Amino acid sequence: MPKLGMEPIRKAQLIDATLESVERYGLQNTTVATICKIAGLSPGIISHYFGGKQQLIEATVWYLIKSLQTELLKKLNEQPGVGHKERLNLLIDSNFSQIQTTTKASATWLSFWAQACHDPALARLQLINERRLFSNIKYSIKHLVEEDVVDIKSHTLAAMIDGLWMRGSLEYGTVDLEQASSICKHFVNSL
Amino acid sequence: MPKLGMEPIRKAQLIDATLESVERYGLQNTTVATICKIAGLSPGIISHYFGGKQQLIEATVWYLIKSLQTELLKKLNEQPGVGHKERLNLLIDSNFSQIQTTTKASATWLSFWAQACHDPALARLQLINERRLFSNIKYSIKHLVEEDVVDIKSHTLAAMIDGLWMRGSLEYGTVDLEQASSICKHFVNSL
Amino acid sequence: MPKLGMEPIRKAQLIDATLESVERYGLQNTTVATICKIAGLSPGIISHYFGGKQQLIEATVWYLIKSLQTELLKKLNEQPGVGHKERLNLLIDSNFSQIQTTTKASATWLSFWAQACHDPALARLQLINERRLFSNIKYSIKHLVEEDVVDIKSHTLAAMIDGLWMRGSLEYGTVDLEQASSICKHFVNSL
Amino acid sequence: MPKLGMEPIRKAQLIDATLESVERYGLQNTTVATICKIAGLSPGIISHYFGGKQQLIEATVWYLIKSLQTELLKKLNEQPGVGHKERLNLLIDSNFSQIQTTTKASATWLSFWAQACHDPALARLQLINERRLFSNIKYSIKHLVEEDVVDIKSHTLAAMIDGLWMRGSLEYGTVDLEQASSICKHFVNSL
DNA sequence: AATGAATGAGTCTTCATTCAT
DNA sequence: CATGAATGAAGACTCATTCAT
Repeated sequence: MPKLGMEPIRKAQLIDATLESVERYGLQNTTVATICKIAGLSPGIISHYFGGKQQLIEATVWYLIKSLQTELLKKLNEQPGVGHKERLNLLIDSNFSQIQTTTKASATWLSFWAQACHDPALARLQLINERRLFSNIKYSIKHLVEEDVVDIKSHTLAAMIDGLWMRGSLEYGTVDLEQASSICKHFVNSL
Repeated sequence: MPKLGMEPIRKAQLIDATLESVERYGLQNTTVATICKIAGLSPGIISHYFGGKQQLIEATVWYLIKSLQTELLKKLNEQPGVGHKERLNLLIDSNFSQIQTTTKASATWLSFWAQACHDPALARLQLINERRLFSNIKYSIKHLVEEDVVDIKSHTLAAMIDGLWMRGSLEYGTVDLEQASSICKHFVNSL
Repeated sequence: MPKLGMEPIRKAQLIDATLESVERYGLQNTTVATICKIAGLSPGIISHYFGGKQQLIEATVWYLIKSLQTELLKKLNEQPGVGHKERLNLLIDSNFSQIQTTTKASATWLSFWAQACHDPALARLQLINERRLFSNIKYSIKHLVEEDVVDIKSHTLAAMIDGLWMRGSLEYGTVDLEQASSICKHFVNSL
Repeated sequence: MPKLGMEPIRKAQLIDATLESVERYGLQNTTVATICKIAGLSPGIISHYFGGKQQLIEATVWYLIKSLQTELLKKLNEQPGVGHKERLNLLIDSNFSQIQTTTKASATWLSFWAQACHDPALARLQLINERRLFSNIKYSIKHLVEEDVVDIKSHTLAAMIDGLWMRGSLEYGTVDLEQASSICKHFVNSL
């Protein structure tokens, strides 16, 4: 009998390699060949485990979204009973620390986002994530501001996070990650 | 006998067709063929006038940036002697009205931005634009807030504009253009 | 501890699965994967028992030819001492009933035949079968017609059988199986 | 301006090369590469002129069917006012001489036919041809035999032609082309 | 000036086969 | 005996670019 249970291992390997490739070359220049070379596997394996390149891309985005979510939950669980202002700060850290762990994650994310505008499957995933961020923010903002500006303040913070992340994707940009984080926290503080 | 002065006409035609194609199909799916079909010209013409597809893309981004700039200047000139708060509102309108004139302009812009992360020539153009937006904002913010928070408030507004634009690129997203504009103006007002 | 005597069982399983697959998808679209899925076995098994896909195909054709032969002999043995005209009718029935038992057997046969034109091993098998049919026909025709037209009448009948079978392979064709059989019998009767 | 009007020339070239390739290697082993190598053109050209390999195959079959038709009409026109028995002989000659002009045309034809069983577009073409042959035969047979056996005799002749052609596709088969022709004519004579 | 015919490198995908277990 | 993980060569197709006209 051959080695059993390789599927989850290979899938994880391929998703990692995809992230690596998109980071290095961009989604546009990421090919089955670049992914497989990084993974140290043969080109056929992608069709074998994911059915095709496109599905691998989608699985990778889904993995990214789940990671973001997981990281946030972990941070929140570490500090139970935290206040709402502090909770927002954790949320902000969670969003920007992701960038630090994975270099150029913002560029990767942006690649996927741009593609999503013309790819329903990806768009669906991005929307799920966008809504999750918004409701997470709103949940805490409710306790910090007047009811009539809850939505507007929530949108403001969500937009700031996305905007700063996007701006961070350009090397030599005017904002770095720590700045991004502190700009957002400044806003939270001013509420 | 060659027609004289065709160059600017053809170049404009091709840039328009490029914008149209990126809007319709995304940058990824925009090919020399799609551009030329829209322009009603033959594929050879791109190399002839721009040297290649890549340079046409860059010229298109440059055109977009100049348009944005031009539109802002026009708006400002129409209302000379405007106050700084009002000047920021004009700047916001200018940014979001661009979206209205060209449907899916945000998706187009996002396509170019994502590409820029892996393309130095485009990155340079994006940086120019990013810095111009920032200094434009800062110029007015200076007169509205304490000196020690000028930078942070400027970054906040710049990030909001970009973030809302990006979020607008996803169809069925949680924000529409008018909302985006009013969210930014709300922020300006709160300064 | 290996199970003994699996070889004939597995070989039969795989030949059956091959016939099934060629029927369903055509020889062109029959892959090791389709065969093994139908057989409920793993892809490695084909190389193990037959040495490769090609040899399995050949074994399958050989099985088909033997079946045809077997069926004819069975029919003849059931009615010993039958006259030559009746014997030809049995031969005709034998050929066309094969089609009835296995739907699309004609398409399967045709697939193999077409392949045979460019595959010596298959061609050899087809020739054996072609000659067997011809001599079977001739054996009886001898007793029914003048000596100088034995060959020509034999060829005529053989060609008719093949031609009708081939035409039957196209769905919505102009002849069905019962017609085919009666057309041949009409010819035998006219001798 | 480039050379204009290349389309019909290239299309004919590619159809010829396809016939050549199917003759040499069989339909199964005919690839874009084999066709283009024979045609002396590059692989991209097939998509350019036919949209894809499959459509080239279909165009080739259609060309074959039209050729068969054209050849028959030419033969008939050369001998206007010919009797019905003689007309059938011309039809037989037309069918079998095709084999002579194009070597191994029978194998080519058989390849296409086998494929047709699993390809609706090809099946449609084959049916058109099958019906045309049948009605051509019937048109003359009507004048040679009793009304109640017109159909059966027509089917017989049509099946004979196809069957002999198919048998001719196997090298070293038991029938050659002249024999095939004379076997059919013998049948016509016996009516 | 402009065409569009043609190229051919590059992409994704398929699939018969191998081999450690 | 049998598995199924993995391979990698070969397939069809795409597309930016070139060039004769």
